[in-house]
Amino acid sequence: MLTVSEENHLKAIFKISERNGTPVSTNKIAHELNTAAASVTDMLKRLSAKKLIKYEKYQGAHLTEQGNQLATRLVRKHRLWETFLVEKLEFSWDEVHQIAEQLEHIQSETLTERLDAFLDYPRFDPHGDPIPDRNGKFTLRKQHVLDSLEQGDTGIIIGVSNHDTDFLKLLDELQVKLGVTISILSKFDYDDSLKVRIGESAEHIIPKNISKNIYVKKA
Amino acid sequence: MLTVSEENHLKAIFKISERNGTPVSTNKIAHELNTAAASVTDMLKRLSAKKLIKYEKYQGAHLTEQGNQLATRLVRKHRLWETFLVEKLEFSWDEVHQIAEQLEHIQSETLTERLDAFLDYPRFDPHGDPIPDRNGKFTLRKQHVLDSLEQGDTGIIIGVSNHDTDFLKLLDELQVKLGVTISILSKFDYDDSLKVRIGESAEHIIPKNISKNIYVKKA
DNA sequence: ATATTTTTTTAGACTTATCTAAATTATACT
DNA sequence: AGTATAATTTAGATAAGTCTAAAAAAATAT
Repeated sequence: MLTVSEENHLKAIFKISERNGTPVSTNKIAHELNTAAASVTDMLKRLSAKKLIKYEKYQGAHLTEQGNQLATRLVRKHRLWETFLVEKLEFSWDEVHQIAEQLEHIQSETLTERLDAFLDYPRFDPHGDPIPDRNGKFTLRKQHVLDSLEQGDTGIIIGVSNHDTDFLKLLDELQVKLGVTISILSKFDYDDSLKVRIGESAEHIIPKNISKNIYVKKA
Repeated sequence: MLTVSEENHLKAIFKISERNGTPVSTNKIAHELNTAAASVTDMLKRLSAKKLIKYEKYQGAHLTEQGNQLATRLVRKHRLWETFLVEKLEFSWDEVHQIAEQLEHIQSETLTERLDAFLDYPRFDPHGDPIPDRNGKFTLRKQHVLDSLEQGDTGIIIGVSNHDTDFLKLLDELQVKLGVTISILSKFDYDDSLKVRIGESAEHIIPKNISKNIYVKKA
């Protein structure tokens, strides 16, 4: 049985290695968790002793099979709870992260499975992230980062890669929601900002620092 | 903001003082929480420093107004989560206590209120215990302990005062559920055990150690 | 290829939450 | 009332999780 802190470190390693397959550095984990690098080093030793990660001094860490499984379960719980909060308790997508951070540590296999059933086995959470099934399988789909679309392209918004409250509130302002259609009216070479139409009505300029955090399915 | 352990101690004090209004002893808390008395002493000092309890060495402790409020909120959360687990996730009443023990520590006012609304503001949990409302008010009702009924009496089962899995499983066996009618066919002077009819069909002998944990509303 | 900078680890300290054993205080019983 | 017993507290220890400052290793830049 893991402590909350151990679980958080596992999840951080999982998250960081999603992007780049190389070993995860102490500093990156510390940054992800807002802790001192020294604390991370301690924890890496502990997780290594429990065989949840492979860790060599100064060489970073990566998850073992077992560690990966545990981290995946945490992600599953986190995303199921987020879905619950939005779908059943009417939270908005910018409010749920912090609460799900707590709920994901509740220990009960049965609870997770019942929750999954109650939600009707959702495959994506309110931010468009895939929810691993009970066997740890993620549903894959072809997605493009909005900033890679060109003038004339049209897509459907299917996810975001930044879950910060402030970022999501801004998206609300722009009418950006999952499932909405977005068309690129023009793209400005100056800074790669986009002029887009979202849904039926709204037209906006979206700077790259926003568009790079939005996933679309090309229409 | 309290730690989980602080919250558990508050809740224990609350629970013990429900029955008997006198100050709560170190030993009773230790027994309730399965810890050493020395650990409780430490915690009492801490809670006292935070003004959540009144504590005098060797004289036991009782909740302050503020402590009572926090403890009541914990009870509220615990019972709401139990209700959620039974009503929405189809857990049985003997499975929910341990999970609710974890869920009650989730910190989010909004979550509690949304959950309450989602459940349609239940006033009693799956064990028949009253759920305090957002202001800490409990719904009172006249209840009798089953062992106090006499031959010929009839009542409706409205609660239990023991939440142990094994106890509740035994009640299931006896067809004891909330809302069911129970009639006292006879009462044996030897040990105060009762011969009862439960619901339509079942007839059983119920020993006092069981009947003393069942609440009924007299019909 | 050496020096500078950055990253990581070690060392040592602190807090919380526990424990056991010993000392102290309160209670209960002749 | 005085003593035996029970309850409580104190003292001292341990483990987890965190920190800062210093030391060591690795990466980078001239």
